[in-house]
Order: sequence, then C-alpha cells, then structure tokens
Amino acid sequence: MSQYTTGEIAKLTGITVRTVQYYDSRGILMPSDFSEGGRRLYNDEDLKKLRIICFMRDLDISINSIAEILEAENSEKIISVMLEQKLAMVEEELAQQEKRRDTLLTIQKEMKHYQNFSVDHLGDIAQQMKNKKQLWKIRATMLAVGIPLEIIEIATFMLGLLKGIWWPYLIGLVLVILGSIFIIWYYDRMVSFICPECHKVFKPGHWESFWANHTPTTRKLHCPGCGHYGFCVETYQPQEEKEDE
Amino acid sequence: MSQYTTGEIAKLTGITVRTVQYYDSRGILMPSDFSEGGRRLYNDEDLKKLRIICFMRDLDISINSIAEILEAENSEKIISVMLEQKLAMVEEELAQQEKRRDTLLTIQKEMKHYQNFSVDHLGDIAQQMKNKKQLWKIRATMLAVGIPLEIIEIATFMLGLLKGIWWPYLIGLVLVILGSIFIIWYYDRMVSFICPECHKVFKPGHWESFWANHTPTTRKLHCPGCGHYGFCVETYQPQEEKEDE
DNA sequence: TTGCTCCTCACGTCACGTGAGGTGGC
DNA sequence: TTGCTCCTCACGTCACGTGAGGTGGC
Repeated sequence: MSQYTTGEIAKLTGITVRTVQYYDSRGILMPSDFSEGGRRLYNDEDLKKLRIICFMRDLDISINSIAEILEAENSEKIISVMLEQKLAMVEEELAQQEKRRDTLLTIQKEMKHYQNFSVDHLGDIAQQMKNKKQLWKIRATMLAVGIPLEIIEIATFMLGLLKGIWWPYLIGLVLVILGSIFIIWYYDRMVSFICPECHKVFKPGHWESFWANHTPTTRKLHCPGCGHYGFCVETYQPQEEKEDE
Repeated sequence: MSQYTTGEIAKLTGITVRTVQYYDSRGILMPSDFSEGGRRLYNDEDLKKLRIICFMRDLDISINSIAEILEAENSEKIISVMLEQKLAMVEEELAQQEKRRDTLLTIQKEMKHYQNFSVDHLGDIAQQMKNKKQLWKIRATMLAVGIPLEIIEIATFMLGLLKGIWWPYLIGLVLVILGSIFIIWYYDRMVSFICPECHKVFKPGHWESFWANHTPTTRKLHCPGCGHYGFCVETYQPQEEKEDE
C-alpha cells in the first residue's frame, strides 16, 4: 500500500490540490492518515475512491449526490435513481443547447441581411424566433391548400390537352382563384412584419404585400412608422391587434 | 408611453422582481424614472431593452458580456465576435453532454450485468469508458485481419468446389491458422479484464480466454485475485504491466 | 539553509434566491 | 386602515479559485 500526499493524489487524478482539500472539507474523501506535521496522507483505496468521485463529477453529479451515493446502504437503488434523474437532466440540457445553437446560427444569418446591425435588431430576431413554430404552421397550412390546387390545375389541363375536355379545367381555375384569395387573406391575417429601421410591427396593404420582392422570411415593404423601404422580417401576429406605443 | 413598476416589468418579461433589481445594480438596465417614494419606474424603451437582455440571457450570455454589447459603440463587430465565441462554447457543451448521455446509458446497461451493483463497479465502468476508443481500435484491427482471411477461405473453397482446384484452399487454410494465432496473441496482449467482485485488473490464460463464454464487452473468467468465476469486463491494457497493489 | 509543498483562514466568482425589517401607494 | 408591492441590507447557493501568511519535509 503506497501513501500519497495531497499533491500526489491530485496529480494522479488530474485535479487541483485545492479540490482535494475541498472534498475533505465536504466529507466525501477524508484522508486515511495524517503525517506528524498534520499533512493529509491518502492510500490506494482513497485513490480508487477519488477516481470514482472524479468520474461522477465528470458526469456533473453534485457533491451532495455523490455523498449520498457513497454513504448509502443499498447503493444500487440510489445509483439507479440518480442515473435516471441525471439522464433526464442531460437530455434537457441537450435540447436547450440545441435550441441555443439554432438561435445563434439564425442570428448570424440574419446579420447579413441587415445593414448596420445593432442590438435593437436582436429584439426583432427574438420575436421572430419566438414565433418560428407558428410561422411554420402557417406555411404548412398554405401548402396544404396550395398543393392540391396545383395538382388539380395540372391534371385538368392535361385532360384538356389530351382528350379535348376543357370544362374540368375551367372549374379548376375557379377553385384555384378562390383558393389563392383564401391563401392571401389567411397570410395577411396571420402575419405581420418588423421594420429593421424603427422596429415597428406592422401589417402592409394586401397588394403591396402580394407584389413585394421577398425571401423565405423577409419581404421588401414600406414601413408606415418611419417610411423606411427595405426588407422587413416576417413574424406571427394574427388579428388586427397591434402593440400601440 | 406607459410606465411600469418593477413588478409589472418583471411579469411582462417573465423574470423575478429580484432579477430586475439585480440588473439595475449591475448597470445593464437602470430605470428611466423614479417615483416620489423612490420606487423604480420603467418605460417602453426599458421594456424593449429588458426583452433583449432576457433574449441574450436565454442564450446564456453573461451579464458582463451583455453590458459590453449594450455599451459598445460599433456593436455589430462586438456582437458577431460574441456570437462566434458563444457558438463555439455551445458546440463544446453539446459534445460534452452527448458524452455524458453515452456514459450514463452505458452504466445503466452494465448495471444489469452485475449482481449487487455498488459504487466500486462505477470505477470499473470508468476504466472501461476511458479505454473505449482504444478497444474499438483493437476490434478494428482484428476485423482488418479476420475479414480478408474469411474472404480468402470462402473464395478458395468455392474454387475447389467448382473447378476442383484445391491447393489454393490448403494455402489459405495455413494463412487462416497463422492469422488466427496472431489475432489471439494480439487480443491477449492488448486486453485485460476487470473482476466485478474484487475489481482486480488481470490477464487470463490464453486458452481460458479463447474458450470462455462471452458477450461483446465481457467474458466469463476465473479471477486470479479472489477466485470469483463470472463475467469480467474487457478493458484496454497492453503489455505485461499491471498495477501492483 | 534552501526550495518546494502543504496548511488554514478568508474572501472572490456567478447570477441570482431568500428572508428581515421597513415603507410606499391604492 | 388594510393588503399588496416595493425598498435595501445582508447572507446563502455551488464548486471550487486565489491570495496571504505560516510551516513541514527533504
């Protein structure tokens, strides 16, 4: 059985002297012996225990939980419960970090769209991120209406071309027009835009919105607040309720 | 312009009154006005600023960094640098959490193999996890030798069956035997086992190891330390060096 | 004797949480 | 006057890190 000083056992496990002392003070690793001068002396069993403690700390298990596990009578049950909890926490952390990564990447992308990006734009992006899910639902709804209409149009057109029967195409055309009006109305109703200049949230006129130059998440519009003309960010905001300031 | 008390602005942003007060003390959100009685009063601009602060805090950006961003003259550059750093940190955290999840799942699996699982077994699993990569390399090497031999054996056997030419098969057989001896020798040399009873790390005899009942990561062996007979965990430990205790 | 290691206070870190005891505002 | 909110200390949390000033061990 070898003996180790604080510094030696610290080096062997890759932690600091202070941490070894701290584990002593917290009662999870008390030295098995002391020198005449009052210095901590650890043996091989202590080393093994410390290695296990470090392993658990790497798993981000708290000192209190480690103490519980080490002191437990029937450690098997306690360990399995702890693991279960820890696993749930880790999964949650993972989900959160993934969201953060997603948000950070979105901001980096958006920064390129804005000229003179400032802190205020972060607020706009925050809004945009918050409503991202709802925006996707809106797009899904629009596709759910639009794609069947597309199919009807193509199919009835083919029918006309190949068989000379044109009346289904005419009926389809009416459906397509009605559907398009619905889509525009729905989109205008559910979506607002944020001006990158004055950060006002507004709804543009139907025709301006319809004909505007656009990207998947922005549209080139006139801001009714400051008169700025440029790419405004799409955001979810149904009805006519606006935040009056 | 509305005015908000501490409690009101806290509710609107989903944080506590104490946190609003703390942000004041840290100098990142000072109230724009005070009541006669000395109570904090915030306006709509403060609210917007607080929303941005909360957004950044959700991204786990520190108060100091937030202060820097808010005070910066040319915030665009500072923001992009901060985002870059933060993204790197988030990626690192993600990798670490994924490792933790992996380890936790491994422990849960291993617990089922042991009867009377205790803290000491965590040490064995720690060893096993540490050397996981090396073990995979060993397995890869074994496959890299074994698979070509397999192919040679099958191909030359087919040749014998179809064409009646058997001498390549005989030469292949010699290669297979030599290769197998190499694989066994290599495996014995690079791998040790941990006794689940006394946690001793040992190398079994060649023949015992060869014939032993096994799973992908364990083998049923006799422990030379305590005489226990049961499934021992494979671990990476080359040469004849052993930790003598 | 000289470095080096180790010792024990004791305070710092980070972003708040939690009382305590007092007071403003309706 | 009565609840409710808000105020300011001041200490607690968590796992250590960082000196300061002193001492053991070779």
